[in-house]
Amino acid sequence: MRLTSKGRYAVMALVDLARFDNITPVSLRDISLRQGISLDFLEQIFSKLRKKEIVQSIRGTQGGYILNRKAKEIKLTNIFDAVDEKVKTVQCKKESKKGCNGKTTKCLTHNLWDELESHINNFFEEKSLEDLVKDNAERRV
Amino acid sequence: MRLTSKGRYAVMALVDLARFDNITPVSLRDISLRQGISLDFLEQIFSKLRKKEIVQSIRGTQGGYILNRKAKEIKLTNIFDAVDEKVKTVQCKKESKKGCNGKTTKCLTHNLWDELESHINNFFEEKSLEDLVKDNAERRV
DNA sequence: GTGAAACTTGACTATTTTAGTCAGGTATAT
DNA sequence: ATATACCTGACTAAAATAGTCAAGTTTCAC
Ligand code: FES
Ligand code: FES
Repeated sequence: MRLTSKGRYAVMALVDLARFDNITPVSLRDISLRQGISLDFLEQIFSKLRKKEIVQSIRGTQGGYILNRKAKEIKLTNIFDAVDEKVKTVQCKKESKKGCNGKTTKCLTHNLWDELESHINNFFEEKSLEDLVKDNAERRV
Repeated sequence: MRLTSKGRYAVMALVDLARFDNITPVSLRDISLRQGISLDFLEQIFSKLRKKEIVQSIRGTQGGYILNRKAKEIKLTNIFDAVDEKVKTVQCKKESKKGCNGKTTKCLTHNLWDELESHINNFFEEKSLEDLVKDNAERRV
């Protein structure tokens, strides 16, 4: 059970971005240098974040990205959703009434994994980008 | 963020096993047939469970496996640990003071992932095999 | 208006992980 | 004896991951 780099980097980059005034755009090159993330990879990630209206892009020289909503209103769950980092614990299709391994009924553990999934998603729904920035500022003192 | 089959099957097989009297051994072939899991794969999994003393093996005809401890005393965390299904959220090495991406300090999100890891592990520490068997019996009524 | 900075898009690929398979054992109840 | 069932380690196909690469377009600064 691992977290992928895409989700990890998306959050890392957004925390970096959220530390600024949210008026002057921040370039991906800067984030790339500061956080040690490949620029090309960041571009992939921000393309998705923009499509889900989490960030706004400003083109041209001196361009970059700014947040499209208040940091308080961006939850971890929104970020993860945007970059297709999803929690997947069950093997079967959720909607289907069939179980895993081609069974006609849900397996012995289906309910357990479902519970686990909710447990994890709760965590993601509670945390906002603002929380993360604050946590970080405090730790620095 | 996905759960692997190894962990999923380990729990599934143990729930199956725990439903019996714990005196007569249950063969992997039976579990394989009932749960639709490859026999060879199950053998791999049970080898690890045996090494961690979660199950006991009985060889020969009419042989099989029984639990080595009470179902109440087997937590999900023990099972996952036995089959090397581990929750890995951070990218860096935990003990090291260095961060991910070769940084000399922990990254902006390190603490967040650490928190997430604890959150998930809590879930695993609370649930016992007995809970799972009970849950299942109830649902069947 | 021209160059450079920075966003935009989509295809491509090496590496790693997963989810098993396969081939050979050994022990024991009947 | 022999069939059943555990035991072990090596091997592999397929999928997912973590990027790279190439070819743009837009806009600011000068
Ligand atoms: S996980 Fe849903 S049926 Fe097995
Ligand atoms: S996750 Fe530990 S330093 Fe980034």
